[in-house]
Amino acid sequence: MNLNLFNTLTGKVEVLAPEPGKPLGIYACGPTVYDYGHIGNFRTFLEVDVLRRTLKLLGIPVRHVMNITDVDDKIIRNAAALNQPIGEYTARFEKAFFEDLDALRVQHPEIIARATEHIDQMVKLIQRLAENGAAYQTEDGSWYFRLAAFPAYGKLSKKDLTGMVDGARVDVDEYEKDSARDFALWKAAKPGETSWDTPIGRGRPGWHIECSAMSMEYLGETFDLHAGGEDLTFPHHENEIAQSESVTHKTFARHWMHVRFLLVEGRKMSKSEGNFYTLRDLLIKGFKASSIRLALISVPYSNQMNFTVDGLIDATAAIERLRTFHARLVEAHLEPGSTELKASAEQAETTFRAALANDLNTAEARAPIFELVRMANTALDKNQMLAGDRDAILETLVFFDSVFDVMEDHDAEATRHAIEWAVAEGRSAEIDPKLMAGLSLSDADVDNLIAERTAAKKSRNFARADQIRDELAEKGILIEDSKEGVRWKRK
RNA sequence: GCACCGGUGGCGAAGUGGCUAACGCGCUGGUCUGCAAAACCAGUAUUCGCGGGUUCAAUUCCCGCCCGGUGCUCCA
Repeated sequence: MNLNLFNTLTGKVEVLAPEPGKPLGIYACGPTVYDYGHIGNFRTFLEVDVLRRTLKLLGIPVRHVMNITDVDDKIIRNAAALNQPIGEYTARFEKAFFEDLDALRVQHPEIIARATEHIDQMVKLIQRLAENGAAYQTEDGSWYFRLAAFPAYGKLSKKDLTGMVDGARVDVDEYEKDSARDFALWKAAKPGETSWDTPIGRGRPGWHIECSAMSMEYLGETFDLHAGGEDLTFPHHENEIAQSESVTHKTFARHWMHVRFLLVEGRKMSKSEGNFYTLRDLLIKGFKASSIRLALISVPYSNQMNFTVDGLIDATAAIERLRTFHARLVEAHLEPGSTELKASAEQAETTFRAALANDLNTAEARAPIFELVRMANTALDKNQMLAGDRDAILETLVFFDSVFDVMEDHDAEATRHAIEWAVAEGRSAEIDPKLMAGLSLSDADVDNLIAERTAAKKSRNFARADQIRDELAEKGILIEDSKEGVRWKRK
């Protein structure tokens, strides 16, 4: 099955397919590692994760490159304030970034490319641009891209620059540029700032050049897909196209995918609005990593989504439904054979795949899975499910989870890491007290208490049994009695 | 100001020129249960921001208005 994906460049939904015999090349803009990632950042990485998992589901091999921007103005400023080398400063946030990705079960790209490790490639690109007359050096030693050298500028963001007049917003720092809209390729070293000694002078790279240099390094001069947040369309991606195509005279990326922004509680996320969340903020407040993952990916990437605490609670309930069902299904004692439920499971899988193949419509993809859960629960209630049905349903769930990845419970681990981090950072006061109470009880402790409750129930000592259940509930542990025995879960 | 995107039940959110407008959460009633939980059943939008238009037929296409969001140089 083909993946149909909206292409920002053409404004149409088009088939995304690799060249015969080659993996599909993806370059996705990664983080600037100057702070902890917020949920807006992670929405983008999560949606790209949905993309790569869907490609795999459809049998399309992937070569996915992500950059790490580990040198820029903010990094230099913040590292200087702490009196640290920038490498030491960025290492901390890069590590945190990958811990967060792991908590959210975002698969790692095949290739991680750090800007500071590709200075040579960037310098060579700037040299080639200079040879073409598309780059020029100013008196202070900085290099700029000459927009006038690239008439197609604006084709991605659909901007017509002919009506834009120079001079309106000239940065005082950049008075030497030929045109106010020319952008920096290379920034001349300022005293005390991190810099590299290169054939084009001492300095550091501008922001856009790293993505051109590193995508070409790992994916070639033309590649299949470039992805990122919608804010990057202009100027970042537009500038990448200008730089790259001015050198190669070939199409840079054939397909462009942009993830829409999210709102938080109906408003733009911002620190001043008080609705700015890092992943870690949410984890230590007691929200589960899986809930955050499901909430963020359940709205298709192409739609603006409203991230809310209520939405997180909803996602938690939805995941509980799936996990409870899965446990019930696995435990059930079934006779051999199969019923029409088997065909329903196969149909659900087909619908699931088709929805994802249709521009990654995750909302539509979820629906047949939940419908299947309801049908299967009904059959289990009526004792009408057979072993062959179960096999088919489990298979469908495997495909579902190969993209959604919320069935298995890894949440306690992610939460524990976040708590350890908060303690180490001196932010213990922000940790939800119930979370701490729950963690004080080990799985073995819970099992022991449940055994005691079962014994109490057997001797019809319901008062004691209910007391144990209430005690556990206070620590966020819920008990479910079933035919197959007692199940429990951490809320 | 200019450009683009969106407004669907209590909430979130798909979708379609014409079958009962998915799915999740919530709520109400019932079944089951020692009581719960889980699960199931039934109910929960005669209607898709407002006003026009096109059409045999519009929530779906067109126009206007109102509201929300985003972009307009380094923010995913």
